[in-house]
Amino acid sequence: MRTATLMVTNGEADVGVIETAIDTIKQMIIDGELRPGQKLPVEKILAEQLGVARNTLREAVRALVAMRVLQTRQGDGTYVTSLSPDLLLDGMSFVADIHLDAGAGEFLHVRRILEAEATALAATRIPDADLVHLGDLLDEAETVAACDPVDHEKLVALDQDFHALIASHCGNAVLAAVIQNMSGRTVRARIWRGMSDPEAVHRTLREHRAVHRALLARDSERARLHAALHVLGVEESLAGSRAFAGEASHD
Amino acid sequence: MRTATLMVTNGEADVGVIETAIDTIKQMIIDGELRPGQKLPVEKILAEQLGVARNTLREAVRALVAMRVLQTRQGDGTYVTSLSPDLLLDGMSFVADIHLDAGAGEFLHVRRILEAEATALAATRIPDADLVHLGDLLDEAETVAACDPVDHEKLVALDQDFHALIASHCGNAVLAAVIQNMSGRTVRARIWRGMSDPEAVHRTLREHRAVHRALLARDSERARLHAALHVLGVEESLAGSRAFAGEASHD
DNA sequence: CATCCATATTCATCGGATCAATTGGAGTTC
DNA sequence: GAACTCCAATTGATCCGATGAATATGGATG
Repeated sequence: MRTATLMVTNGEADVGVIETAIDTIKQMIIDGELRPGQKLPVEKILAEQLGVARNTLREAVRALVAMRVLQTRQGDGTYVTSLSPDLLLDGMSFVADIHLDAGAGEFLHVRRILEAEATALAATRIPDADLVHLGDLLDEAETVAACDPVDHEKLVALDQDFHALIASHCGNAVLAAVIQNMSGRTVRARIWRGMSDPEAVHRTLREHRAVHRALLARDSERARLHAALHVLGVEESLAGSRAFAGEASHD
Repeated sequence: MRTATLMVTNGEADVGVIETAIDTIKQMIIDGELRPGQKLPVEKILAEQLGVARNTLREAVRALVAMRVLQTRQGDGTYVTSLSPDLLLDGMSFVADIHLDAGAGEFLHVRRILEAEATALAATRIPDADLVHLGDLLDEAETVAACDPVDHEKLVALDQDFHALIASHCGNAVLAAVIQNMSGRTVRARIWRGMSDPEAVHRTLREHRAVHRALLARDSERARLHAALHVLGVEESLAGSRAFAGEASHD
């Protein structure tokens, strides 16, 4: 007899006023009733329209702000964001950060597939000017790596810029956004931190050079292979260091 | 002049008490201070620890609940979820739903790449029993498609089950989760709805059969090609119908 | 020992109050 | 008349307290 109360959760049944409010606003956006950049009614009015208290509406709005669907500006109002994929997908980096111990390998596998494709696409799309910029990034990275007290933070930033610049020219905003967030800052930083071995750093830089040469040659297949090989190297490096480290540390 | 006030958003500056509370809880999880399944302090206590009002904390918790990081149970408490990738990545389906007009093609491109890889991986991993189950799904789909009033809802569900079952056996939970959410329910439903042409439905079913045969043969490369071709067919079908439809409708 | 029930705990929701930031117009100055 | 200054209205941000609803817990009962 107790279980009778459970069946109210059938399908899309009432799972709370706030959840309903969130879904309503979502649906308004999907239906085109709310468009990117549009201003929402003031909290008081919108709360009345949805039949909830203002405080409750705020929690719904807050949830949508957290997932980058809405944006609030104090003293002005609440607006729908651009809803661009790179905005809405950037919550993924947190997911990647959480699983840096257990699932880092799985994330890297996905990233390898996507980055290979993106690099191949970019080979025929990236402008000459950005290819030059790409070369500058590599020059700077090699300079940093040559210094005695290696600035790992700087290397991480340059590495991120290198991959982001290529991905941004693959001609697919969704693909670029997913790649960008597939390895969060924490993951990327940890990977580089793990490369205390100077040889690993130099190998990474050589692989970057190889990708760059393939892009210069506008050779999609070469670019795809070098990009895949590069990420694969990181995967194997990570698996190797993991075997040594013994998994005990979780700083 | 006025724009000078924009620079206050430098780096990680204070962007609000709630944002700070969200990031604090996130960091506690990343640092391992909060583990999956663990119960959080009661709202009153946690609010005091973070130095915010209870109502403010609730908005932070609500945001984390929306992104499936936390789970609340009335009368019991607030818990950290399993944090499994399939949970945390399922907000992506909403992103896909929003961009079903403009960016559906880009999402499908990414899905094609990932699904090809996942199917290839599954070819050597999926158990025999699930291969049989896969065949049953196809039999049922063909039965449904043969009826005069074709039940499109049923076809959508069977299609989703087919792809989900394959993806779940690729040996990579992250890959499976991303695929699963790459095309939201709305997108998938719309694609099938667009296939009012019986020929398109039959072609889709034939492609599913081809993928199934490749899996039965445990042939990764065949499976990869058929899977990629299948999604590519959807892409081209979508591009074609879009050219005809004229983009005016947004029901 | 099993079952039922009262109570405490905890989250859900609500209404209001105060603070802070932005906006837009009234008023002033040159 | 144009530009600037300043103030008040608007609007979100944050906080407080109260009530309702769902769950767990422990005691009473058979």
